[in-house]
Amino acid sequence: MVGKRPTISDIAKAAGVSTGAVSYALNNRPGVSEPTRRRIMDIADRLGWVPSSAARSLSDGRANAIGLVVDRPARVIGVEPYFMQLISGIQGALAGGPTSLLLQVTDNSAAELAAYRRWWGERRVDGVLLVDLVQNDPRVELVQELRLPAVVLGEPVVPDLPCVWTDDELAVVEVLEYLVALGHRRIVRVAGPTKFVHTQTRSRAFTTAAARLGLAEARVVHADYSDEAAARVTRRVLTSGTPPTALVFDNDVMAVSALGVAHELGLTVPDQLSLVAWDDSALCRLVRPALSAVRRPIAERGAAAVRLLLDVINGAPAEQVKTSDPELVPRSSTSHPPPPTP
Amino acid sequence: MVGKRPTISDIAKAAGVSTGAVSYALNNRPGVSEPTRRRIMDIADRLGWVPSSAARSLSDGRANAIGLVVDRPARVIGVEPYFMQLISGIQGALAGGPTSLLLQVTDNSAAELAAYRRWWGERRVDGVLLVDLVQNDPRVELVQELRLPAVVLGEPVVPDLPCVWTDDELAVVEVLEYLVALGHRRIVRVAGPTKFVHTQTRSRAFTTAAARLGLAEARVVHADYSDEAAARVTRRVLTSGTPPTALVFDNDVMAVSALGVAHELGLTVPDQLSLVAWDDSALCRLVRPALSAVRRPIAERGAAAVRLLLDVINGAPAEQVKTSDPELVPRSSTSHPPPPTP
DNA sequence: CGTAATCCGTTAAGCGCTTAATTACCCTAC
DNA sequence: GTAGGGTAATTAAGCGCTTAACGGATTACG
Repeated sequence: MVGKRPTISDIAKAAGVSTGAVSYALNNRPGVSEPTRRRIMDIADRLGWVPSSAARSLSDGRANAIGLVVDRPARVIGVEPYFMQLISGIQGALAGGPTSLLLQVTDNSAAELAAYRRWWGERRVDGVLLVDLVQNDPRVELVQELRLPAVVLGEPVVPDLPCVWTDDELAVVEVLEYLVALGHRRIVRVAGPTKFVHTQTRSRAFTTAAARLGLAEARVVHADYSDEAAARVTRRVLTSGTPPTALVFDNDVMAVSALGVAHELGLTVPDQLSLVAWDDSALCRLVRPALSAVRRPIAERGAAAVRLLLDVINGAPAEQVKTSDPELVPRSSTSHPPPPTP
Repeated sequence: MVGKRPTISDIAKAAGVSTGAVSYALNNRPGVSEPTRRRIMDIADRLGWVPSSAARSLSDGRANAIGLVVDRPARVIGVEPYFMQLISGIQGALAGGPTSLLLQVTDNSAAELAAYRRWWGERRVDGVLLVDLVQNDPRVELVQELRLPAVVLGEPVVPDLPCVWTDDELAVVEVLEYLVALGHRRIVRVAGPTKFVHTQTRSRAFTTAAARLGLAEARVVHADYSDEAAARVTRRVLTSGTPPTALVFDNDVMAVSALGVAHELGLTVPDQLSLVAWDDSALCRLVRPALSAVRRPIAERGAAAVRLLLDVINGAPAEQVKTSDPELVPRSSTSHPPPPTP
């Protein structure tokens, strides 16, 4: 068994049949009798046979692999638990099946496009997952041009593209109502980069809900998910004329960073300032005070996306799947706003 | 260009030569004249030709892919920036080349072995990366039995297996000497699971250095990298008879968790308790007080491992590569121990 | 009893590429 | 004038698997 990989013709020889018969038997298709099939199967696993993916791909045109490329600078990617959780979910749905995951991490969108194009050209993947969609995303055009099956992890913005999304608007509203119930009126949302569709969705929901709740002073400012940018922005917001009493962040790192800034400015959390993080994580749980956060079903998203992608690859129509809803996990970083200073 | 992928025979037809000639030309081997080669090349990229990885694999036996399987429970994997940084480094070394990364995340070691075996059987990878080696690791035996090129990310424990390692012992000594210089005598190391080789290496270095420095009360306790276990262990250690004045952790999550426990026990950091984290991360930078930490060149490790693996695949001998040394980054979680209570 | 249908299996082509073997041609040398 | 030696191309086999097309034997049926 050392170093030598058996092929179907080894099996054929051992079983005294043709390779065609072996192929039919191993793929459970008609054309071989039950006893023969069983005999072939036995020999196959006695020999430890595993189909060569290259040979199979070449003849049936399927790669039995899906691709994911993540385009975030190395600096920020290690920090966010998001991707690892996503990958966990993806693997969960892939486990047991014949499909593998091809991963690429890049730091610019041209490289990302090139990666998809190359995988397609090399016939290395049967389909791809698309994350972090931006307005008029060139990847959408690319996959459509290439007829490369793709599933978007995000809101349904492109009509005929399958996607798996989470109802963020709901969570935005929940968070706002929660803060308002606590008595907050001046609330600022510290968002990620404007270019992302999900940023826009949340900001829109935020603005709409704020208007409905009569929060004239609610507003949105932008950072880039990094702790540095978040610190800068937070510092500016908190030292402005009438500073907000609550801040809602688009990820965990920025919220934790703001915790540091608050400390530095002598503001105690939550007594003088309330903080809400977006993706919940160990980070949120571990810092003091622990951060109230919106928990999204990230792994579930990944798993659902994989299942959908596999279906689409098999010719299923482009569905738009919604995951379970995010939920607000209140911890110690949110409380009543301080009484107005006289 | 839509949906149809050109093959070398399309190129051959367009150039009026045989497919053999095209193959020679595109692979830069002798057998075609310069003008012809140029003409073929031109046509190839006008057509947007990309070699089919399946066909190439089938005929030359190379998969142009390497595999990495990470065996950590989903619960903990999202938390540690380690893997994402590692993957960033890996990608960096892979970028531009023809090789892709196949990733698998599992939560038990049987599945990990199965994954390697399957990849080998399917001829999907040319080699693999091995992380988190344990004593008598079955993966070592497996890759040797299969003659599957492999590079270990960790200390050279198996003589003839190539590896990329970082001198952790050095860092352990540096940390201990630093703490002793600050005046600490009672120091406890909160380590990861005993089974990992790197845990053992560091613990051994810790014990040896402690003895050399005459620290009779230095000792090692174990947790499992999770914040819960770390909190439990830390609580126990800090409430024991003569509690330590300094704690050294095997990752960032555990150190942050301990920060919470210290807070809960009314111990201020660093005045009454000093804390050192092992892998540096945003987490360490962002919490208050910011954690002193040992920074290791993780991405560099990944990149070096890839380069070594690619060499080994090409028949190079099994080297043992050392990365640059880790360094202690002192922050606000370490200081002099409190004066002895009378 | 002849013929059709059914079942089980073989044959061979083809997927896209690499490469050893072969051929065709042009030079140079004796 | 022809043997010898390059060079530039073609041919064809082969990588391991799938699958349409085919064939021989057995069974069913009128």
